[in-house]
Amino acid sequence: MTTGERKPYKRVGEEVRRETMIAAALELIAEGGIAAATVRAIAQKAGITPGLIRHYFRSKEDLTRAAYQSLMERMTLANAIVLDTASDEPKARLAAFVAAALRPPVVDPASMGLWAGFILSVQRDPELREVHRVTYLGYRDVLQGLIAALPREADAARLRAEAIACNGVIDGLWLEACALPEAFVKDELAEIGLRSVGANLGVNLLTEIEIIS
Amino acid sequence: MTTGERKPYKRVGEEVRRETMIAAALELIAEGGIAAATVRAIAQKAGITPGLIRHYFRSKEDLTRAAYQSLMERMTLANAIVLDTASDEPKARLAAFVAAALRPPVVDPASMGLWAGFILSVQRDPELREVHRVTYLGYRDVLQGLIAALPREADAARLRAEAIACNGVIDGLWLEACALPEAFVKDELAEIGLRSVGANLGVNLLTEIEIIS
DNA sequence: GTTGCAATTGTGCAAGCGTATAATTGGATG
DNA sequence: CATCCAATTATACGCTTGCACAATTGCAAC
Repeated sequence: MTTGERKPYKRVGEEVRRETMIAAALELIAEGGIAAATVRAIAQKAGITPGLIRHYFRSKEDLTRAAYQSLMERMTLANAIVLDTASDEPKARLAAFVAAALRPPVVDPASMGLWAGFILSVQRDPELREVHRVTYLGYRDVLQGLIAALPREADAARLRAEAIACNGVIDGLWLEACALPEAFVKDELAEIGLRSVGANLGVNLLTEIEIIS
Repeated sequence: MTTGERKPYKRVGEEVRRETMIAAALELIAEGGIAAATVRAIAQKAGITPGLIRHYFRSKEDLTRAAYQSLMERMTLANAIVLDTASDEPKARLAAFVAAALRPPVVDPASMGLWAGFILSVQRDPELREVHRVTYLGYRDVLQGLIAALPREADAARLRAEAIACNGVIDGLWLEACALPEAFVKDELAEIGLRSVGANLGVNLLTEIEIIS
């Protein structure tokens, strides 16, 4: 009571501050949805005071959008890295891409929490919806490129259908692994995913699995 | 102002009242997540006053749980009906089951909204988690039964892996159809799903499609 | 019909929300 | 080392939330 002291602070670059807030918001959303990411909770987790958030973001919705965009960019980047570090052999590249999506850290209850937390806002907000569309179709295009590189013959229509199907397999298995991790043994889903994608395309990807793990 | 009249009302059976509230809650959750399903909003949509909700449910969490259970029961029932009205031929039954999951009314932004709205609570609340587990595994078991009925030879381990894979295909395509309906032409995803499930199992389900549509 | 009681409505409260805005202070600049 | 301004903290407001509890009323039983 005697000491009505103000909180001491240090000035930090704008970029760093914004990313600190975004990171805090994403953690909270992953845990409890957008509702849990209150301005006060974000500020506490980021080690700042609520007022500062308003200084960097016009509104909470503004912060939410920035967080979603940041998340999508990070995901796209992670996929690019997987492919950069993969070999040149088409089958091996596809196998690495599929397996990476079905193992930690991509498979993780927190990442599903983020997905679920955002998807409602994505449906309602046209701006977020566009980000979602571009990211989703971009991911599918990369997958389609990997499929097209396989030593087979396939026309465009078939490639599109195959990419959609394989993307569905990946998404579905990812979802189930995140939602009920204890229902599967380690690497079971990655193996099932490789077999299923292989069955869709008429190739055997399981021979590539040793390379990955 | 002069007339400070009370809202007139009629007494209704407990069962009906509870289901009215649950239906209202589900509609709101589908649109805007659990956060949008406030006690006041639920009461308004159900045509009652907020106080009555407390009379039938100890807390909002209690209502949320009841709503989730009701939703899962309805889904399970809908699947049973699809199979009841299908033919006896194993391939046709499987095809009907897959196609039903990839068309309206199962494919619908609102149903994905419900899913996303609940999944966070499901992860956090052990009671809801158990409901989820039982429902999910039950669905997969039905699917595995349909696969086992096909005229093929398959051991238990292979059946399990195939059921997981096919369930993944269905869930993943369902998700994509709900999230970006405009990215696909009508029935495209049902066709892709049938082809993909068929490829996983080594059978051709597309010959069954005329029966369904 | 009158009575009785559970079903229903109405009111109020403490807590938390997003946001606006005033008051401070860190640190670069000269 | 004094100046100055943006970065940061602090305070306050109006609104909504879940919940508790008191006041009414429909309706079945007698």
